[in-house]
Amino acid sequence: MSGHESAVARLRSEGYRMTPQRLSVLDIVAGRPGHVGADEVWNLAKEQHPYVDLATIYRTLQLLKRLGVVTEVVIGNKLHFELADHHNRHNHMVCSECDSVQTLSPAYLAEFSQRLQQEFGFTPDLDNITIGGLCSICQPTG
Amino acid sequence: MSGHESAVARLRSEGYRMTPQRLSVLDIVAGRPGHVGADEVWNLAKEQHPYVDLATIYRTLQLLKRLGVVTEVVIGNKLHFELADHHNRHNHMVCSECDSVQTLSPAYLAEFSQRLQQEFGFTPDLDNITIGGLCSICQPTG
DNA sequence: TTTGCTACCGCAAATAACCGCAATAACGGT
DNA sequence: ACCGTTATTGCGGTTATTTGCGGTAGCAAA
Repeated sequence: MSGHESAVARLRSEGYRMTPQRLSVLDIVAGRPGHVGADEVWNLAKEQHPYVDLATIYRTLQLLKRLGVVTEVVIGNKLHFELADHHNRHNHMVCSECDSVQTLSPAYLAEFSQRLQQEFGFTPDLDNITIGGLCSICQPTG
Repeated sequence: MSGHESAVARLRSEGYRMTPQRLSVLDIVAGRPGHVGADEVWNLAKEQHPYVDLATIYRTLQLLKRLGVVTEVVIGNKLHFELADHHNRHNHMVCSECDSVQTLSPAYLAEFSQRLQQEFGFTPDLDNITIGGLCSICQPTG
């Protein structure tokens, strides 16, 4: 609903332009509490701009991700996106069996991340890390 | 070149069958030091079995993954596979800028994994975890 | 206001991964 | 060696995502 100014400024400062399509995508992702699938963004965007192409949606989402405006969550074999809230960062644990999603405090990743940085000079993209595995319900019996 | 016996036995014991196509895929993945892309496996497999379908390659790789015979590495937006060496487990760090790959001892993930298990009952799929980020060379300047 | 540069868009086609189904072929039992 | 069961294959889609291209339009300088 608000706070798009910084995103617009971010685009401008890097030579990108704020277009109606991009604003629409930004509004849609920002206007949802959780994460949205690319197809869902497309359907909603078409209500405002009937001719937007799905490719534009994908390109915009990738751009916003690169700029740190949104983060990407891999669920099953689909990409979902949510507004990057730097005051409330979190990661996701996705169950490969039932596709359920739990959020995870980045504190769990902090130490791990620091070691990679120190020992390998490798900077993990913490904001976009999704942990796959089995949730407590889907644990193998036995 | 060798050591397929255990994989074959593994298949048999679970009611699967060993077919020429599957043996071919196994040979190809086993015969490489590093990881192979699905398309690469396909091209090599066609040399032995000109009519193998790509879908068969994918199904076989998924099967071998499920059986713990191979592990999957996500590089860029492609899947790669390598023989699972249980005496030399490792994870991967993939640079999102240059797609370079470094291996990582699972020891780095052990403590993290245990915490997720204990506190959330979530079992991360460690064998298939790939860490994205920026390698030491591709760090942003400044 | 015109002009030039180039980011951006829509469209179509490519790519990567996967699925359903009818035909085929493994493999255990005879 | 033959049979029957059924796992597996090849084929022809389908889905999710990305890319190439030709035209359009935003923006800055003249």
